[in-house]
Amino acid sequence: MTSSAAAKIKQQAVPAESASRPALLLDWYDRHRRRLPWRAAAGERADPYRVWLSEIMLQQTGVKTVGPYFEKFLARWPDVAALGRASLDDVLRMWAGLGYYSRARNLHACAVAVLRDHGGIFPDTEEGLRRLPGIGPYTAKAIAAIAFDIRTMPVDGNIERVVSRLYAVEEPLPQAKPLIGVLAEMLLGPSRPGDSAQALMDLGSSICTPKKPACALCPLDDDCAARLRGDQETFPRKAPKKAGTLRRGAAFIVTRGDELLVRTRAEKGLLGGMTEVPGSAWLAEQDDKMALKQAPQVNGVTRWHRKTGVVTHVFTHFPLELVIYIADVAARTRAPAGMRWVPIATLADEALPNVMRKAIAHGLDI
DNA sequence: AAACCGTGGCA
DNA sequence: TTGCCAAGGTT
Repeated sequence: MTSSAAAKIKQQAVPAESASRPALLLDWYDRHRRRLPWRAAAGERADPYRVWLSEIMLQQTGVKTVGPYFEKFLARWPDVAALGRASLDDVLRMWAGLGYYSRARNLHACAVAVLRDHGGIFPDTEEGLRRLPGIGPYTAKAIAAIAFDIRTMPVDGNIERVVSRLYAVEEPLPQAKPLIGVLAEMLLGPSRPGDSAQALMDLGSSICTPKKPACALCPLDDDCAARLRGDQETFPRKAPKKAGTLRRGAAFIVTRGDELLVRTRAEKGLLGGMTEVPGSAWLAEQDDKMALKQAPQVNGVTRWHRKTGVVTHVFTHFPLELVIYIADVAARTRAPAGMRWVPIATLADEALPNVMRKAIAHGLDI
């Protein structure tokens, strides 16, 4: 641990009964653990492939949202070798709608690496896992603890909240991460590190919730510094984040009979590698006239019909307003360079991010 | 190291 | 309705 973290621990109120916390936590987990598709039955070792797949999908994404995607992936690619042999395009199509698309690229790259460099077997150490694409400090610890029973404590958003309340951590996030990491490790007992981590996650998800925590049901209720002070809901402390600026743009819905004109976005950056309809840049300080000037040159299109209304979408760091223009062209019209026609009937199978699904739905009145 | 990177649920 | 939040990683 760092010396600064050690110094901060001395400032924390650590209740005398803290030695029993790991046992209280595991007892509670044995009675109240959630049943999740990627989670092994009590007492059984989890499948590293399922643990890894679920951890990647769960990065900044809720359990409820992940469920169907996890089942779809598992049915199509039952092990890491199968996923490593899949095409990136197939993986992106299956991932469409889940967001943070660099995760899908890294997922595929990781499966390829495990297949090629590790014979299809996941490394069984935190350090080995950490070297794989898409696996950062948190995920390496989570897989190590849950799949390989290694004594380490991953700290996700749930655990940050639980621990910051348990010890009434006054330092705001993200500065408090090292301190919270050290305090979280103190909740590991002599055995079952993976269950200890999952116990804290379940506790944070079902009892120690962001608002109106159900402290009366918490196994650590009379051992929680924030609860003793009565201000548990004010933890964790957080630095306020600045709001993103509204950006505007135009999307162009070009049909050729029952087909739609699309293209593929650049590999990196926002919605990297995903399919989109042609559109203007997305900029603050851009009006409809400027956006319309960026319409693609399509043979036979002399004027655009503007759909009434706007499509709105909120990304992590900015909101977006899209104006929609439509045009229809004759059969056999060539797609402009870098673009292609796809049947509207098969759009569901395309790697279309949700913002594009919204734009297309608005343009096509569907 | 701060910014970038999606989306849906929920109060 | 608006803002917060979710099993973070990469650059």
